[in-house]
Amino acid sequence: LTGDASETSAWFAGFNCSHTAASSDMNDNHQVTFPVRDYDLDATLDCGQSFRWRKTGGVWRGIVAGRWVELQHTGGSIAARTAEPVDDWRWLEEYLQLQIDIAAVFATFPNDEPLRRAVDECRGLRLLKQDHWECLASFILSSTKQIVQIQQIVALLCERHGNAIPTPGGEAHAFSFPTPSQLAALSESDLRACKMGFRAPYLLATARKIAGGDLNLERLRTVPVEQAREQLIQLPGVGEKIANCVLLYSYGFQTAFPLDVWVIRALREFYFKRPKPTLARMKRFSAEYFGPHSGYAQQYLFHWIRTRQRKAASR
DNA sequence: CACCAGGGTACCT
DNA sequence: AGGTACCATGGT
Repeated sequence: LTGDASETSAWFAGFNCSHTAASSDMNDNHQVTFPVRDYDLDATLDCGQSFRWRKTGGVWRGIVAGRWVELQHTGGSIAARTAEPVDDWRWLEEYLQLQIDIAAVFATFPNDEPLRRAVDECRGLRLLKQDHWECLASFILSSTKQIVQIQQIVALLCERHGNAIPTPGGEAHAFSFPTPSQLAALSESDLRACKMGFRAPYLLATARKIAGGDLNLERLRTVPVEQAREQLIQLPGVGEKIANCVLLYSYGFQTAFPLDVWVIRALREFYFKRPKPTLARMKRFSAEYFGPHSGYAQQYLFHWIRTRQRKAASR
């Protein structure tokens, strides 16, 4: 289970200051501090876009670009610590999307009440820029699974079939996300043993296609979003929803708008109300209404409606 | 204990 | 084009 999100935030109030260079101790290149504004690390790491972060004692631990990373958000900065020395921190800045001007994103949103409330609930939530393969594979495992269960399946998959990663002394073992080749070499029953059920043949077939070079995930960065989506949907177990997740969370295509049960619920409740709209109608609406960063709007709506549900359940 | 979960696919009308 | 059963597992 993920930790509480009790760090209330007054720090975001105010300016629109661009990201400044990180400060790091010259004598210790295992850690760095990034000054941030309008950044909500809890919401960002616990909003269902990634599945490998765990919060313990106010500190987030995860794996980024094959490295063990610990993150702590205090005051106006995010402190990062790694197991091994790092000279260039751009991989982490890119992953966390520290350079994004979130106020400029909000400025493109339609000015309606539901979206305003969703943004107020978790202002500072960022879309990450994740590894393409990990993102794709994780969302193949996501279908009709609760986020908690996706986290468990992914953790099991990494422990059993990933590589051990260096951690600081005293920390629990960490594992990389298995590569397409690593998964391609397994059997369906190996994967079913990781509790992924009917998703196992999908993941296996897609891993084999990627490992075999049928589709180059790197190359998708360079093609238009519609074309990238079309290519992703060719993969077994990947439909429009999962393709949109990958386009949004790993490629940074911010018009990708994943329509899952929660977002469908939110759209029905706030933007349609009366006659039950068809899925096609909601697709068209979301594509034209929310603007050039509609994927961001989607993530705020998703996080807000789920947070509301969690609060209601705990009462 | 029912109900449901960040869906996709094959098959139906 | 638009609807439906089925898929496997376990959280709430």
